[in-house]
Amino acid sequence: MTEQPTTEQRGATLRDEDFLRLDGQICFALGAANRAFGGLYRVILKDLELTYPQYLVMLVLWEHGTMPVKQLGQHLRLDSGTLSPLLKRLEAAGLIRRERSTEDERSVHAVLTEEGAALRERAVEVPRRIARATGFELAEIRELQERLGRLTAALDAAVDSVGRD
Amino acid sequence: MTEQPTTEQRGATLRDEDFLRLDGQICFALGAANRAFGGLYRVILKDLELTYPQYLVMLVLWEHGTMPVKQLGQHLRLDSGTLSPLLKRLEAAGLIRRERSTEDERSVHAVLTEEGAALRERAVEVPRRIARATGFELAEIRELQERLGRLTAALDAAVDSVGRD
DNA sequence: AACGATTGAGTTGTGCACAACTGAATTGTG
DNA sequence: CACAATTCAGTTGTGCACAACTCAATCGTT
Repeated sequence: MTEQPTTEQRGATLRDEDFLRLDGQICFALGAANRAFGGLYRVILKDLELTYPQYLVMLVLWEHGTMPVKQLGQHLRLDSGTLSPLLKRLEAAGLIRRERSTEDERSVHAVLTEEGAALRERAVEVPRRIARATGFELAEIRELQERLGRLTAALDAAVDSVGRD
Repeated sequence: MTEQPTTEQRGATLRDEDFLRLDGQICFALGAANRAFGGLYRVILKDLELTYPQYLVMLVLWEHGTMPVKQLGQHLRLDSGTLSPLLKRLEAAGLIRRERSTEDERSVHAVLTEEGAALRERAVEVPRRIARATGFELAEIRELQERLGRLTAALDAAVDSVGRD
């Protein structure tokens, strides 16, 4: 990996061919890591009968308690098109209830049931197993998070400013 | 939940509550970054009428040429259940042909059509736009790739050795 | 109070990801 | 050679992600 850091010195604008190869890799690497996580979660969450996205929803509810769908979506970066059916499945599984808000009837709150709250006990070991599986030190995980956060922000900003280029 | 979850520090072992918060984050961050990429690609690839996964397939074919589905899947970390319909759509779009191999009739080769090969010219600018959007230096991207690669490998290994824990 | 604009949840349709499966071709072993 | 095991592509079914839309509730402005 140790190479000339600044690329466009010398003969150095990468050729398009190189770019087309290179390019695949960061999004590739990201997608691959993401799916590898998915695979591991699938295995680990099998006992709890949760999918990975469902688990993420439960995490948010365990941490913050009752919450409208909208806000859940903000935490999770998901929209109602994804959340609505997912929450229905969680409801069907008896882990949450969906209650239309009385003070704003457009809004629906996701509320943990007894059973949903209880599931937390069994989920407690999940993160540790995952963390162990990564083989990463906490500091390294944090750093990775930080970079991914910056990356996400940059990409989002880029999406917004599509036109000019 | 009766306590204030003061963060790590001191007693090196994090408590379960903290873990349950933390945990969300690395996979979260990864998923969010991945979807942010998806969003940007969606915008940038609109002209080419390719989805992001379709674009990745085309990248591999542009780089390596004709290739059986199996091998494509190895490059992309995807199985036939995902690739078969995707390749059909690429075929319907006239970008590839699928040709059953003569020397091994189980195998199907994805072959670029004239049109598919030509699309490369128009795709050439894509990686540069993406790279620019990340706002990352090349070196940083490389480092991120390296870590994600290690992460993926560790997670895959963990999936294989599920039982003991 | 009236009413157009906005907001929130949900629906529909498309595409990806993957498990579990089918069926045909090939390979390995006796 | 025979035939069981394996390999490969494809299908089916489930669930996620998102665009584009609907519909009702709410808000802002006049």
